[in-house]
Amino acid sequence: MTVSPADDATAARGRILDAAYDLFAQRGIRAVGIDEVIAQSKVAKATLYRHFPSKDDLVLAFLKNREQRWTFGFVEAESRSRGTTPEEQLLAIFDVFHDWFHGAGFEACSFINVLLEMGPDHPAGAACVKHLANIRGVVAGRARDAGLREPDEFARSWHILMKGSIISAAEGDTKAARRAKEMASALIEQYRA
Amino acid sequence: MTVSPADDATAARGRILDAAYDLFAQRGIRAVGIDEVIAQSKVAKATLYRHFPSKDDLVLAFLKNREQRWTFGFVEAESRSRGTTPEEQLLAIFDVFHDWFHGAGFEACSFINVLLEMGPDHPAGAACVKHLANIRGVVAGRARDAGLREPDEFARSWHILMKGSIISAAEGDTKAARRAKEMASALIEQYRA
DNA sequence: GTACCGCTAGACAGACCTGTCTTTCTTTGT
DNA sequence: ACAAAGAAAGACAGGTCTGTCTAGCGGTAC
Repeated sequence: MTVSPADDATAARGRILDAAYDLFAQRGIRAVGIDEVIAQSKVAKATLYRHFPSKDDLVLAFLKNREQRWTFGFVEAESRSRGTTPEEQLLAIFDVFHDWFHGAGFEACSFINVLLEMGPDHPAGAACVKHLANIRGVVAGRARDAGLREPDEFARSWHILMKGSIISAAEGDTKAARRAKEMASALIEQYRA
Repeated sequence: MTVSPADDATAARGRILDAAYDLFAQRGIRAVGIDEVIAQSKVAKATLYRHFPSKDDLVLAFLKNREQRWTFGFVEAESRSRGTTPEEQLLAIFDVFHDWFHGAGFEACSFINVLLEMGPDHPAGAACVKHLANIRGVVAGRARDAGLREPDEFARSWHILMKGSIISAAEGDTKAARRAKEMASALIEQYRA
């Protein structure tokens, strides 16, 4: 009643990805060694290096994973479920942020963290720029649905509020999401057709 | 015609601080080794460790230095000189940012960078939280002078725009400062008595 | 003139990090 | 039954990092 090799492989890969997610999201890239990922995922070193030829590859996989879990699975899905109109769903992003900021072990935005840690020239930093653009894509889509003018420009300003509030939360401002939501409301008014 | 020992000491200390400033501001803390600071400052290793008993001490000194040069010497001074009223001087912050974002070797905000890199529990991260609060202090002071309501609350929202625009600039948005300034104008209207 | 103090130069220890390799075991496919 | 393939456990090499230490040099103070 043991697992098949295929299951073994995906199980091992999954454990690595889970461990990398927890460690990288919480403590950053450089502060976490491969040995720590191995210890937490209970995987052999050779297994990790079979699935991910280098630490950079693992980091890129982590960022993809982060986009699935956090961007789409958490922020996008959760805020969509909290509003009925596109405008409500946009503003609900900051309600989701509010809860997120107050949760245990708030880890800020991995895309910002990694971009600043590795720099925009590093492959991981470049990937972060793309993942951040995808977040703006969600915002721009809703802006379009809401009939706002210049959805992409709107999304860039909106994103400033999202990122600024995240940094403020990392500093310890417990009301950062509320403040950003206020400014976000004004921004919507500004961009009404 | 050689320098006195006192001059020697301050000269060495100054060279260390200058090198640390360039390197840490541009590439972060963990990515820069002590040996690199030594090489660039042309100082002996023992001299560096005499002035700064550990790398952490050097980092704290760098952050203090950054506050003097960047917060006060650049942002505060430059934006003050660009406006005649407190309100103009507030908005001029984003004009200064615009130029800063477009300068060669834009390095983002060291306080944000180091806070995210080291975490809020590390001494350096904690120092960043204080230095960031000092930036808000400048904003709150001008808000008070401008007769705006709740200057501290105002400054917290304003700071979200500053930090958000910096991250956007780090991503490559060349108009980040303009967008933030627009929202900042609306924020001032919101806080008029 | 002599004792002192800070600087230079660089070797060194001890820790850590990435990535490779070996060995043994288990499961699958034929 | 037996080859292939993947995983576990961990030793190992080569590099990097922080921080200490030794040795010598030049200027200062008394």
